[in-house]
Amino acid sequence: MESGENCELKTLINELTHGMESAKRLKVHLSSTSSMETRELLVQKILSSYEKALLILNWSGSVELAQPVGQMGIVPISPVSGDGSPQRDFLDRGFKDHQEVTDVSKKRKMMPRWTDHVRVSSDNWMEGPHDDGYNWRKYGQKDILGAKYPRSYYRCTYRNIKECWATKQVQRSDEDPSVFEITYRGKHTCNQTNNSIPAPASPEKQEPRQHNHNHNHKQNQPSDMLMSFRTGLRVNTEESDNKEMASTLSFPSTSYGCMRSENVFSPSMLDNNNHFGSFSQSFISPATSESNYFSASPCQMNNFGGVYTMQHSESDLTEIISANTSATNSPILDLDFSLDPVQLDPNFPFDTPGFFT
DNA sequence: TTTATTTGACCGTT
DNA sequence: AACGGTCAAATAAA
Repeated sequence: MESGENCELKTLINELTHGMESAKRLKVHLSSTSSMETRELLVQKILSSYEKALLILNWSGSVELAQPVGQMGIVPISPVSGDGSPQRDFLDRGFKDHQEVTDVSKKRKMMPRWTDHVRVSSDNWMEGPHDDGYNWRKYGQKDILGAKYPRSYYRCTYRNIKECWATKQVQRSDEDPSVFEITYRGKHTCNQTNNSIPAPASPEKQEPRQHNHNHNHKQNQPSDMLMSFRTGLRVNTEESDNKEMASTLSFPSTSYGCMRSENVFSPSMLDNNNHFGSFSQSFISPATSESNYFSASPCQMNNFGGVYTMQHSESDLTEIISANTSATNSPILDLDFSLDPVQLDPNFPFDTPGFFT
């Protein structure tokens, strides 16, 4: 993180450039017969670029937010600090020791959190949104006040085995039932160290299990998944605790998943995604590639890549924030360095189409 | 038999 | 007290 300033500057320029290019493209599209979708995509890109640029500016002044709060739990390597006892035990109800309970909830609070908005194509949505490459186990469902659909809670299947504390919540959108808001919390520590977790192609049956999933079967191979759902994926990382969020990235067509540990896609990072929406293990999809709007700035890669890979995570500092799509919001940044190291492969080739929104 | 899901209860936070 | 998140017993599926 050395040349931080330089990097930031480059990244900033990069973002602004992207924004300008997208704007130009949009201009062309406006006078042509392009689809509304294309236009919207471009608009999204423009907004996203500017949001990021703003975030970067903000970020420069808020790095200190990343204070290392000795967290445990998210660290891939040794989740336990000191005592060596499995955290999961703490969670067990049996342990109601105040101290421990407090620690746990604190820990949870500190977990990085980000949200994806996944839209499933009309013909596939019945099958459920997707498979993000991980195996999840449903542990609860709740009706949420004001929401039409219940929210489902999932945790990593390997939680007990590998002490992987990643969880996610799936909430179907009221307005657009074909959209599922998936909020991820914590990072997967299960696959990184060992590859045994592999690519279990377990059919994910997530959220919409309420609907049939007769065909839901195993189409979980990334490639399939990729194809199976098209769409708009929006990510918006948010930090829950203090600052509010922020940026929403949208991906026109994304593929979810594929982040199985070993899948290494290598390559470049999501440029934009990097700091903000990034983490999503999930959306990094190697597969699709069409056009690539991004070119990640090397800087960032180093920067972030480095960070991630390093266990900055240990400190799960802050979480990320993003600016909301609504143009009005001013992005506040609160970077989270605790992104999943694994997932963020600095080299990830982001060729997801429109990845960068 | 093992593993996953359902679902009401419990608990912490607001 | 209400709400959201998690637990865990009961149940279903593999």
